[in-house]
Amino acid sequence: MPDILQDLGYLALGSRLKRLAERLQADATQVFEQNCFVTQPSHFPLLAALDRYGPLTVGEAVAALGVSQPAVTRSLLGLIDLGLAETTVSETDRRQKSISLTPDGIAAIARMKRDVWPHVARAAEELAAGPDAGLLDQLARVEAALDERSLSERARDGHAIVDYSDDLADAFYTINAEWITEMFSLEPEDRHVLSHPREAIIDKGGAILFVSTGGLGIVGTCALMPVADGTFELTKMGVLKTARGRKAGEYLLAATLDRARSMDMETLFLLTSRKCESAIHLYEKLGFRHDAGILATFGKRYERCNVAMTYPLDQPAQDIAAPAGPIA
Amino acid sequence: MPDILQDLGYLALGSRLKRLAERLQADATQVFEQNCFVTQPSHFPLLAALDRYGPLTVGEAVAALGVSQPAVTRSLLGLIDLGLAETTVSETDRRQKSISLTPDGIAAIARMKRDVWPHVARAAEELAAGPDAGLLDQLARVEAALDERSLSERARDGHAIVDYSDDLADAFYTINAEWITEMFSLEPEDRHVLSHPREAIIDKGGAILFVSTGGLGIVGTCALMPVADGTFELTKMGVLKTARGRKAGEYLLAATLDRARSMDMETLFLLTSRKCESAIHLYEKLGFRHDAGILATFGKRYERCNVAMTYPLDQPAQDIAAPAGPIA
DNA sequence: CAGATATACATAACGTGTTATGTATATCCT
DNA sequence: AGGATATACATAACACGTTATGTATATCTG
Repeated sequence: MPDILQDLGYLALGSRLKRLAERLQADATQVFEQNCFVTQPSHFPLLAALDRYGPLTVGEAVAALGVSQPAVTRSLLGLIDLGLAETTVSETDRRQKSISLTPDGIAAIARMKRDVWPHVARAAEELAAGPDAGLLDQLARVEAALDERSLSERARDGHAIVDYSDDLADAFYTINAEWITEMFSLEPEDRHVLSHPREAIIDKGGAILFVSTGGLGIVGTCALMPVADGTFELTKMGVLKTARGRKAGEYLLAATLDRARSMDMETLFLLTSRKCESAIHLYEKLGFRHDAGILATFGKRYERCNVAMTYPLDQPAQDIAAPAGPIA
Repeated sequence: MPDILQDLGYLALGSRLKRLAERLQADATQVFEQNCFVTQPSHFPLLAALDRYGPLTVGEAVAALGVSQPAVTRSLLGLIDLGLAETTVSETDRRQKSISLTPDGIAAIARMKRDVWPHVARAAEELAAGPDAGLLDQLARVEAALDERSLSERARDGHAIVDYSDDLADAFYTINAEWITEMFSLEPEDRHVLSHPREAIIDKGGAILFVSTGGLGIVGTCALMPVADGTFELTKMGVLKTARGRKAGEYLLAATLDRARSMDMETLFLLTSRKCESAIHLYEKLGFRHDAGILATFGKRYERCNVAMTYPLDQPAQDIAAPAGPIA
């Protein structure tokens, strides 16, 4: 049985971190027990903070530990129960409590520092210190990034790529019908492909990508349709009018080209019309080149078509914000 | 207020991972809530596993999720409560239950995959994908290492370095008195340094390291004592007889040399006696060179001394198992 | 084939995080 | 000065992981 958290990749990052943390903490607890220490794992950060920073108020401990105030209060009660810490009401502010170590607490820490901590630290470093950067550096980076902008904020704005599934067939039709009917009209070829995306594209080895924009949902789509051996047409690319101006199209096209490069194709072309100025500009920006030969060979596929372009698959991608891998 | 978990480094790896995991999960939950999903974060792995792997028995789900069986049972009850999953008793084995998604569950997953997952995955990747290796690769490495040998096993065997603190003064005396009295006898210089390690070494800018061996505790020590401007003597190195044969001395000496290299000194020498064959062999192995000039200059410090060596501080360390950083 | 053992899942109890809220004390403002 | 507001910590309730144990069903064995 495979591991779902590993399979889900970054999507399950939180759950995966938690699972690993539980495992490490359980193991560390065992080490402490082997050395006859009665503390529970949750006591340990507060104890260490008191040792390192001296007496702290509850509020200061909250800041030092980076957990909620009730969590600190509970740790504190545990330590008091064990006789390792004590509190005194502050003289200047009778709401505050100053937490300090008892002689027993000081002795216990000294023993831990001598007999247990070094071995745990060494074992953890052995586990986690990588050849390039250690896990600790990575964690610090993630924490700093999270301080800057939370995961939910990051999820809210920006674009993400979604792969084709049958419940997106309607969106595929709607998004394309919008711009085609506005600028041209639906040709028989259009109707067939838009109405049967799985048969016309997916089942033949092609791909359909969608772009979802934070808060708006699916706003654009783009297909890679096989038309001959090793030859694909980039087609049916559209972004809803309501979502224009957010660079969704650029993000989508970059992701589609990424996909194309991974798909073992020899030729990738597209057909469009001189009327679609902004689209042509985007194609050029991401690396497409005008190609008269393609126009002669494949141009008859659509009446509206009078421009053809090819993409140089062997060249590296343009430097566009690289989209994250889509969810399968 | 500084962050204790960051300060403790690898020692607090578990707690730090847990804190980060809580933060990410809380944030992810918020994203789900914004998109009107009622699921709690713990439901998500089971839901994803059912979507990806099809109907599962409880046991299979335990394997796929990598958590305990009661945790799966609770997730399952939650999903059933929400009407997203259902169970059927297996035909062939009436102890087993097969968990499958209800139509509601299938629809909910489809919506999540379309509207939420891609954005969460993208945001998490943005947070955690590093320039060199992503956090995910690191986690996979740590998980694999943990599968091989648990943290507690790793902590149990092997050596760790402990820095000087006053409650180790006794150990400093005992460990050195053991070998000195056995092979020679305590000279006045010995008695002074061993009895006043802080005054004679630490306060003058020197360092004393101890090596703790899994299960045995502190078994060895080694000092870096300033004797002139920029000149240090590596001295008072000993390992208890009871701990010989475990390479504790080699580990300790390597760590001491690591420390020396970080201490901004120009000359590091040691004095010993031809009687100490195995020690001399170790010194040579880790890079010390015999030095007659030093013997002439500093040799009179001890009666027993008839060998002097210097360490080439500008050369890279010998390839000895690098010790983890000691706990301050 | 009946009783012992093993297996699959449920339940109980508990540790440790969270958010929401209560209570006593400080501080601010008219 | 006195009432409103803010602050420091305590408490309650709950989420979600754990281990230990209970219960029904399979399977093994003499």
